[in-house]
Amino acid sequence: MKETECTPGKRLRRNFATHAQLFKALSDEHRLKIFATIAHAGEEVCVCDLTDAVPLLQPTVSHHLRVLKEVGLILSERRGTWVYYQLAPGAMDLLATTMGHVAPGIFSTKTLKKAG
Amino acid sequence: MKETECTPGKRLRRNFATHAQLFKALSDEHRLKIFATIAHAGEEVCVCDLTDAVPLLQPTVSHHLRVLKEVGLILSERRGTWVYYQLAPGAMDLLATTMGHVAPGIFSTKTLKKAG
DNA sequence: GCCTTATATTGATATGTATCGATATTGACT
DNA sequence: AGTCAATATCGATACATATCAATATAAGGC
Repeated sequence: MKETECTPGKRLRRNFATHAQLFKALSDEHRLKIFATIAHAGEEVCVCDLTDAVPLLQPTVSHHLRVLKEVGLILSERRGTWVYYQLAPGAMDLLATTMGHVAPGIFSTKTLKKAG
Repeated sequence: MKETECTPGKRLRRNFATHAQLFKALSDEHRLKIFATIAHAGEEVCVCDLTDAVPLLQPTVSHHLRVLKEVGLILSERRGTWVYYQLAPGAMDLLATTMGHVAPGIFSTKTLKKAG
């Protein structure tokens, strides 16, 4: 006698490719620290400071910044010779809604503070 | 004349390796869908159902489940021939505190519902 | 015992990516 | 023009990983 049948449950029709891409941008130890540094700063951060924050050479930091930028988490502005990075306006909403889709009921956007 | 000096800012001394590992577990399209399916179910989910939810063969699904299990997001229980996966008790707290460390002030654990 | 089913593990492979060195770009200053 | 400093891009490489085929393990029914 079979104990139990498999319970089909409801299929998720959503496509998780873009959500996964966002998590992938945060899935590297150094790139995550770079992002956290920018998020904590609350203001523009010079690339040189980010290079100091991480045991990597400048081209590698530049690569990580590009990845974070491509998924819409940060943006950059050139001022003179320096380039400053800051949180993208929609970054926190992006993270919140993504978490909401992945972990329903716990991460609901309504309970999260709006990004300033 | 120099326009501005680099503003050193405060260094983050936290180690982001484990945080990055958590995001890495969610950084694959199919693995994320598997996790979301389990999270949405709110109950145990049979492996066979997860295999149906994703265009992958059984060994690959088993691999993804192991990755999710190793970072503490899910746990498994064998019942007869079947193995059932469910959210780990601390999964949502884990995600919430991790987000809180990465995105300070917006994802604060206090504003998040407790995982049942 | 044997046979079937469900899941896990192993091994091979192909693709992705983090890193660096070298070079290019951009801008400021003389 | 030239030179220096900050950042980005390119190319190569080494390492990680997603995937599958084959096999192993575990459990139930005969």
